[in-house]
Amino acid sequence: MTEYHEYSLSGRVFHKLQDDILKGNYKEQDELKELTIGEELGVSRTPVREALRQLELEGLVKIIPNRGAFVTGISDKDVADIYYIRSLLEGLCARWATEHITTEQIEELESIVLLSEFHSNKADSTQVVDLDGKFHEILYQASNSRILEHQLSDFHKYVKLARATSVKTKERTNKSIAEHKAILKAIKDKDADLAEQLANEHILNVMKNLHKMGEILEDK
Amino acid sequence: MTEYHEYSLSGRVFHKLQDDILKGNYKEQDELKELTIGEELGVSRTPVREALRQLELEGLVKIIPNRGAFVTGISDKDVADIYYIRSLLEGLCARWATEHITTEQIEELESIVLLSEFHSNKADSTQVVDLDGKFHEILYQASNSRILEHQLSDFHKYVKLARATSVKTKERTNKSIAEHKAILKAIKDKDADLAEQLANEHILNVMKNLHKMGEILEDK
DNA sequence: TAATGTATAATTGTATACAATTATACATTA
DNA sequence: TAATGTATAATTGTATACAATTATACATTA
Repeated sequence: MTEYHEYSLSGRVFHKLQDDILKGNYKEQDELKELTIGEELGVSRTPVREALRQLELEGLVKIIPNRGAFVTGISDKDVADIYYIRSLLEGLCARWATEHITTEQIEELESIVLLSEFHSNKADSTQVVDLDGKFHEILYQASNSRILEHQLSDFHKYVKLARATSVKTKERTNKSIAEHKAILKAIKDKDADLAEQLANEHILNVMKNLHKMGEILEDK
Repeated sequence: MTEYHEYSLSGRVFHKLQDDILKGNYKEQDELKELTIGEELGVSRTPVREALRQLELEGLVKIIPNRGAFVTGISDKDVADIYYIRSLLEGLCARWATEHITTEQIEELESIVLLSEFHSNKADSTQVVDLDGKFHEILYQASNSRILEHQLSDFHKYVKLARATSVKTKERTNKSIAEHKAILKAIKDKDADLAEQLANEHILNVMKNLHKMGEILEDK
């Protein structure tokens, strides 16, 4: 997100721990000791402390004064809640994007949809996932609201990492691309109401698909 | 929010800076020098650094590596955007609260409404503002979603501080209390659709009132 | 045995030292 | 004068020292 995180040690520690927590590499209530983590990553306690303080603000870690930092993690219910919240906010985002989008951004979205259709028939699913992420990021920017953009980027990152395992079926991938196409058309037609509704439903559909995947996985 | 912020130096520095930024005590792009702030608050650089890293995550400060931390602040448009986002999320919150609220929480809300009506005729407006905050906080808890609660608490804190000057008129206060009453009734009646709609409109009304206040203030 | 007390180890909280980077003031040059 | 170079100061980045707090192991007591 912010440049500083790429270059400073504390930023790198932050990202590493965030990824590990969201990917489920820690158990709930695991203790994150400053010295231990520092040794694992080859840094001193200072950058680790700074990272832990940031993770606390994100709600991924709970800090008890003088006692330590403990993993909070993100439950299945949390993920579901985020999808409901996201569906509302992506709707609002599509509405605002309709009002503020630039011709350059529309062109970007069109080329993403095109590329998505091209890659959807190939085996490589990471490409399509990447393009999906880009599609939404551009919409966030087009909303012209740094608050909403910040919020949705955060949520997007969360569900992406927390559910990295949920590979999409080819059927769902194609439907998803068709939904993107419909949202883009509504935005181009300046139909804010429709854009909002379609974006809203799009996220709910993504969530429903996750549920189905979960049930399939549980059945095994 | 979290206990640790009350007791540690870095937590206190974090709160002080957050309050100052939200209250507009800094100008946009003001530089926050670690040593200077440390001297002002009588602490070393370490707690200041930790606080600045947290504020960066909240979006109130922008850190440029090796150069410094600069105030981002929160504009009038940001506040307006937050109200739109909040109106959607408070609606969702009221819906979920309808499904999950406990009898104790209903009783708390009822006593808050009662107290609000009692104090609304008095001169002391801080009481009513406090009760308003409590009403919403209980709804957040009743939603049974730590994600939504966390989100709404943050937004609530933001607009409260950023607009602390906007004193309410007695007319708006009474309408606001009536709206709380209606939301509570819908929740008690288990009418989730109505609760959502009323909570939604309630926040939009609060915002509209702020706009009116702004116009009045600008006219002077 | 179970409960309590106590010394020691482990850990966090904070300040500070040193290195690395950037900003500033001033000199030099065309 | 305007542009560039350079020494110095200011500032951030990181590691570490020391103090304060908490956890642990073990002894003592009823």
